[in-house]
Amino acid sequence: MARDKVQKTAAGAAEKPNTSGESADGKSRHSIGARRNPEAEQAILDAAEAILKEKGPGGFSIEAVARRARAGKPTIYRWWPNRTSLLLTVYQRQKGAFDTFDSGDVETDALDFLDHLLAYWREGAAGQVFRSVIAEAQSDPDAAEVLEAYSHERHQQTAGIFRRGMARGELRADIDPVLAAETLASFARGRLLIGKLDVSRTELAQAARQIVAGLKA
Amino acid sequence: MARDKVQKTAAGAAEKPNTSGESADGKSRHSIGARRNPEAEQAILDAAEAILKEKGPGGFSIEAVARRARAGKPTIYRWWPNRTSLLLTVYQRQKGAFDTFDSGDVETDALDFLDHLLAYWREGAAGQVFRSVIAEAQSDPDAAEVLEAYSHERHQQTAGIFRRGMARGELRADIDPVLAAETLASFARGRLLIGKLDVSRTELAQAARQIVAGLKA
DNA sequence: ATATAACGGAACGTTCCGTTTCGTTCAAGA
DNA sequence: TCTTGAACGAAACGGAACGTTCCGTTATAT
Repeated sequence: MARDKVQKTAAGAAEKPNTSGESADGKSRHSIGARRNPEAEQAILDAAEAILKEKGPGGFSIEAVARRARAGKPTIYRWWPNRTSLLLTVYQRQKGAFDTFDSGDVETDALDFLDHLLAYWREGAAGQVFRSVIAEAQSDPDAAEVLEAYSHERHQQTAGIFRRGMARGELRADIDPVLAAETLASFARGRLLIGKLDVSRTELAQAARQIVAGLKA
Repeated sequence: MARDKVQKTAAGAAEKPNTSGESADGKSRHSIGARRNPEAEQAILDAAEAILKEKGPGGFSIEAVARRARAGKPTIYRWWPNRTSLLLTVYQRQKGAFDTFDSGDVETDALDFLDHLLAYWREGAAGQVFRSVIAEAQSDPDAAEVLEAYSHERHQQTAGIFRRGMARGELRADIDPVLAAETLASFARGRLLIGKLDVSRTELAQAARQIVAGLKA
């Protein structure tokens, strides 16, 4: 039970060689006083995002994030209660604002929606992060709740494409615009989860046409 | 490096009290000679399936399966190279044969497909197992490959609904039946992954109608 | 009788989690 | 000015679960 109190005086240890080789600058962050250090937060989020992009959800551990960010694990636990909440923070930070598509033609809007969404997932870490959240939501109730809320909100927004079509008289009045939006988004998500994001424009156009055609007046 | 060779003679340890309390019978399986023991395999698969159903993919570890099955971990590793392959075995074992829907009306078939699929996922462990496989596929390349192959095969089968409709002249000739099947299945999978399997028959009918309507001649 | 192989038990070393302790660095308040 | 207090990184902790390996036991097959 005897704890080891030998604390390496640490004064002379300022120039520890950077053995991990994952961070660019060899400098070590310090406290900036009795307040949160934005640099630390930034470094942690950057590291988390990079790890998610490179290793996927499997390699995403607090340990790994702390190593890469050159941060102490306590610093992470001070601001995020657990792994999932850190994951969700990265996710919130990643998901960019989405345009509302309004070309005046529903089928064009649907195609643009699919095209932009797949492209958005293809480039950068966004796709990988979203995959991670979905995977996490299959076992973690917190992530599941966030995913459901987000999906609901997104489908409502996407439904605007069809609501506008209905208002124009282009679509039938007895359709459910949210259901149509969900159909469209589910198709895209299916491709994301199966790793087939490279869809030709023509195939995407065919998908959009088939999904939209049944809604027309 | 000195390995600990103290092997507790183990002869008198035949009646170890059952502390885990997860298995019904307190008896311990033994080798049945120089061949595989079907009871062990069965117990392992049963335990794996039960854990998946109850705890989800998060609680699914070799350790937990071995405990519940009253099997040694080496026994599991003897027959399955890793966690994922055991997961996939359970998955293959779970997925029952699916009917081919052929009522003579595409919209009815599509509705039946959705209805049966969601019901199938709702009851039993099948839904949870499939969720697990999808989640696993987001980080494990082996699982990803299996998932993609399975999806492709299933969509081909489901496409039969639309191919028959085209043959009957009920659907247009320029549609892609596999794409339509994927749209249908993706909708269902979306609901599975988001935990909203309880869909009313009327909402399901609306979804089937909207998806199918655009394909009609 | 002997060889072979599957079985469960037990322990290995490793990784990660979440926590605690320690010395340092500042900002805010007395 | 000086003290207090909070956030920082580093290091180590106990605990859990991992995959792996050795072991003695069991029973079939030769």
